[in-house]
Amino acid sequence: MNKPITIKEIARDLGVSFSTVSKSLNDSSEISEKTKKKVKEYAALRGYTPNQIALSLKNSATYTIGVIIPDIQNSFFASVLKNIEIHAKSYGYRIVTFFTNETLKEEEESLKILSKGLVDGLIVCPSDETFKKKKFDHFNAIKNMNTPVLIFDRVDDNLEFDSVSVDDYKSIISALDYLYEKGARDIVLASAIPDVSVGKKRKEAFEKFITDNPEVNGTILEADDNTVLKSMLYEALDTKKVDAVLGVDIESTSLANAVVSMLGKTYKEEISLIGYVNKQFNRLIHPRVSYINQYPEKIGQIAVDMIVDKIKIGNSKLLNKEVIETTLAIKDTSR
Amino acid sequence: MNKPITIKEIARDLGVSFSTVSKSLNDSSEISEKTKKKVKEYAALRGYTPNQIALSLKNSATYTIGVIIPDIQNSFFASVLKNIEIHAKSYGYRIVTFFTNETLKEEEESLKILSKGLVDGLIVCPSDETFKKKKFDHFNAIKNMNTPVLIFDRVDDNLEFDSVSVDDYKSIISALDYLYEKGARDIVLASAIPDVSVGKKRKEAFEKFITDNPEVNGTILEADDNTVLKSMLYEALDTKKVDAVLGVDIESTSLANAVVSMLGKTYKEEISLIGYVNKQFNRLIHPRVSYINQYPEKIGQIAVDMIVDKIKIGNSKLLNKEVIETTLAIKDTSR
DNA sequence: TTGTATGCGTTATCAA
DNA sequence: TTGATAACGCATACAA
Repeated sequence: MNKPITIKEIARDLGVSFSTVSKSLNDSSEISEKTKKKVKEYAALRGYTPNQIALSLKNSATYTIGVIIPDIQNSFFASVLKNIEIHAKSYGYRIVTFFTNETLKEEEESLKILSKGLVDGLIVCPSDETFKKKKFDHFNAIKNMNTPVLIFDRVDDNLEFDSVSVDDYKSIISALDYLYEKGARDIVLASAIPDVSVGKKRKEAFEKFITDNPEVNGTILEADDNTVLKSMLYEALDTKKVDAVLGVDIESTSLANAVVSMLGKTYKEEISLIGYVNKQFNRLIHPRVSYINQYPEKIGQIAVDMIVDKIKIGNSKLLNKEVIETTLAIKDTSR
Repeated sequence: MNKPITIKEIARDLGVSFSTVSKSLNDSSEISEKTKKKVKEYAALRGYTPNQIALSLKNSATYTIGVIIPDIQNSFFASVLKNIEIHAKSYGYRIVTFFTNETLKEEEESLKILSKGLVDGLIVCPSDETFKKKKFDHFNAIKNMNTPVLIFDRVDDNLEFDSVSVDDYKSIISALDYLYEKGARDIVLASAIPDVSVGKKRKEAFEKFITDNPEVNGTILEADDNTVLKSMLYEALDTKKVDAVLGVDIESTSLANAVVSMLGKTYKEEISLIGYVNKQFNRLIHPRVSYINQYPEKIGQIAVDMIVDKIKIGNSKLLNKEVIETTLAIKDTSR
């Protein structure tokens, strides 16, 4: 249980100055090959490894990106996080992750802690409660610090930061166009995120489509409580004529899927289902759900690219808002 | 984009020494109330917050726990991670997470990076490949450092560290006892983790049960490739008489569930399914899968308790190996 | 070629 | 009551 060896100790043991050791280990041309060799060999022998904390202080850089996500159990966020980590690694960055569990309080705390010089940049997806309570002060507070911030997925006009998100409007219209073409006229929109920005945008797109196509009978079912949403879905699918369900998030989509299964309905014949889920989700169930691919890999990659850019170049005045094009992946659950 | 303000700058602005500022902010009794008030007010005004990196260097403590897990997309690990994070927070610790994607290489790199003074302790679940290649040198290397390490879930005799895991043997026997009692005699064990310690232990328990109960016809299907395992399951369930499937991990269980659904078989009537899945997994599907609850919350909590203990008390010679008792949760998929 | 001094932001010890 | 100085571990400009 020996404490990690430091440059000073190596210097002492070798009878040289600690700057000689430092230079040797960094392969400085100032030092003779002979000394370098001696130092390096001893350092290797003792398992020397530079203390990252000291380096961070010295360089005022932590090589760490902070990530704040609402819920790791949500497979969309899990997938984005995974890809953020992979991509950050390739840039030589680590990630420190905070989960807010969709609460404002934990989000505020996370932002506060991470703005104390622990990270070089921040990738954040705001919590449900943040939108519900329309509290964005903690974000504005961090805008005055020099830590670059990037928002992903749940972008909002109140959050004046760079961002990566998907084409909510277009994706809904594409899905509805598809369902319409296949004959669906009674369509349900299900949402477990009525307050969140993306939930609102997707709902607006749905409403627009209904207005533009009066022959379509649209129903919106939304509740952030799963039990409530599930019974709403159950009642609707049990008592009304429903040709298709469009789920704006993983929760609502999986609930719809379960309800269809509970009611013994068959996909393709009786009903269609399209949702904002992902491959990972789809691997678990049968039949596969048709889905709007949000390309979480791309979101993660672009998020890291953008934040690393900001870390290196520094903040610019202009906001950079990336929008990822989704695609519709048709599976067994949609005719 | 002002850089965060430091004690020195406050001292300069206020015309006092920086040690006075430090003491004031720490409410030292040495400083007059008047000065303290002045300093605190100005610090608050300028949004001063102590630099955590400097504190870490000063205190040789990072208040950070490193977590290394094989795959965040696996909902068991996601659940454990979530609970590690929640519990660590309550102790005032952050977590920095590395994902190995079940590879030895990324595990080695993660251990190497995290042993450079970045964390006060390490919670690790080794990768599949580590077991496959029986390479544990990188773990032994870190044993010589002063960073405490704790292994969770995939414990192994080659890994001489404290650990938290579940009662693999007992849980399998309980599940088999249950199935046996309900009349199952043709039982399939499915595993997507044949090389991993827990996979092996669960398989051994299964084999023991078969030996002890010769009237039971046991079949073991294992492959770490999902496609392969899926077709093995398909063939077995399609051509042979199978009363029950026991999945030793989430992958194999979800594959079995999908195959049953593909073959149009009905649970309770024709076949039973029990697996090492969790609530989170079960919420997504219908009908619910009977499962062996490994209590990921407990695993996360105990892991943090143990590592925080070791960080504070220091390493002891005796190994502490916690074993969590699982329970069997019977759902619609098992008669 | 090697050694000394400085600073990154803190806290703590000691001096004034 | 306040201030100066050292130390945490490192890299680097400067001195020898």
